[in-house]
Amino acid sequence: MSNFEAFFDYIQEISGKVLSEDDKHLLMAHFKTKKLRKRQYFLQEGDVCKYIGFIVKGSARTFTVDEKGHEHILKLSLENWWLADFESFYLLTPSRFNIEALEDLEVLQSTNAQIEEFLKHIPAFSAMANVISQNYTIANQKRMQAAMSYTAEERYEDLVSNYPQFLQRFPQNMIASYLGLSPETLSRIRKNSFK
Amino acid sequence: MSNFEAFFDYIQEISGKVLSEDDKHLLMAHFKTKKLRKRQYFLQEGDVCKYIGFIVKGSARTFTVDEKGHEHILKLSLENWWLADFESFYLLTPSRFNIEALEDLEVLQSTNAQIEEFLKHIPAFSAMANVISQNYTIANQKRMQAAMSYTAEERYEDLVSNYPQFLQRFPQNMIASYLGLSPETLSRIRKNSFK
DNA sequence: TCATGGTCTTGATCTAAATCAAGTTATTTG
DNA sequence: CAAATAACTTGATTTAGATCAAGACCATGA
Repeated sequence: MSNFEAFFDYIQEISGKVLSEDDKHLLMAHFKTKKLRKRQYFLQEGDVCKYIGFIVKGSARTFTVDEKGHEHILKLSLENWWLADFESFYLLTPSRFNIEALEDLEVLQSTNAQIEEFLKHIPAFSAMANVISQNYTIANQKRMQAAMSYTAEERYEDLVSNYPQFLQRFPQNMIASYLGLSPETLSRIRKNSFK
Repeated sequence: MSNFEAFFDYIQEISGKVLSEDDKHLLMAHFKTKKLRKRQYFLQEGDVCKYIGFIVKGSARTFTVDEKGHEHILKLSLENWWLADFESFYLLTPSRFNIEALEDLEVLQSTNAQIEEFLKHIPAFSAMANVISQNYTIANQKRMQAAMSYTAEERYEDLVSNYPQFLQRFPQNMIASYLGLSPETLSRIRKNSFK
């Protein structure tokens, strides 16, 4: 119950619309609470991402492993973020990504088919989806620009000012990987920036 | 007129829905043809991106200029692609990007306010918007992964297999910039790959 | 409680790709 | 058509950041 309160608030705030009691019951009937312990996987490479999850508590990382066995973190996620490999989720193709809990994780999850229903029947939900999709497009554009035009230092400064929570919640080596850096390089950047 | 035929076909194909005669008239009334000659700008850094354009003919690049005066191409666009800085277009903030015609360009353009109307009143248009937004999310995810995990060679091979048209339509130095490489490096990669 | 494995730092070395430079080939445009 | 400008190649040099290596500082659980 209390899980859903935060979820409902989130939908109403993002969408700027109100959820009716019927809407809420529909959501509660089809979003299931899923708990994962630290280091458990929400999604494994090769599996189809059947569920999309809304993070109620905890954090996660989305990453790939390249041929040399190196991990690359594409996304770090916290409370009130959505968790999924959207390519696999939309197209029902096997995922190239892994999603792993970095802290004990609690999500509200549902299936693609159910999401389609919510979009059709719950105006606040579909308005939220539009806003999120805009935000994602904008965030992706920014991240791509940063990856192409910025130096390692600049990318770190950017993260410090845009996602200060990350520094509190994620170990430094995860942040390095998210920025596309080796842990050693990030350590040196931080050392230099103390002056 | 004939411009609009291709546009209508595109909307119907992507959305999987049919446009009524009324829908078509609404679109024709509010999408204006805009022609740009090679090297003219569809959008200049600092301006708000008031229009979104659908490319009927020609090509364009979206790029930034960094402090050192270096250009970075974030997007290369061809026929049947949408042209805009979405951040600026959605939020009405000044753009950090330039959009320049690389060939003589013909677009059908409209404003944010008008697009909202189309989304509200034309089911095929709003279905199209959802599909495009999915495709963008997927494409961005892939591009980000490529930027983080792939070497220069791999990124080029990826482009050759996923966007072979680019090789026909864009000069090599533009492709280099799109891949985040210097023109010299791309030239050497191509030389090596002939064996 | 201590030992075991993960995390962070610091230094030395290496490497992929950028930069600098100069010449060659194409494309525009007056 | 010639002149000018842009695009491409090739070689020499530099550099940002990766990799390798080793020690210090932790958590956390048996």
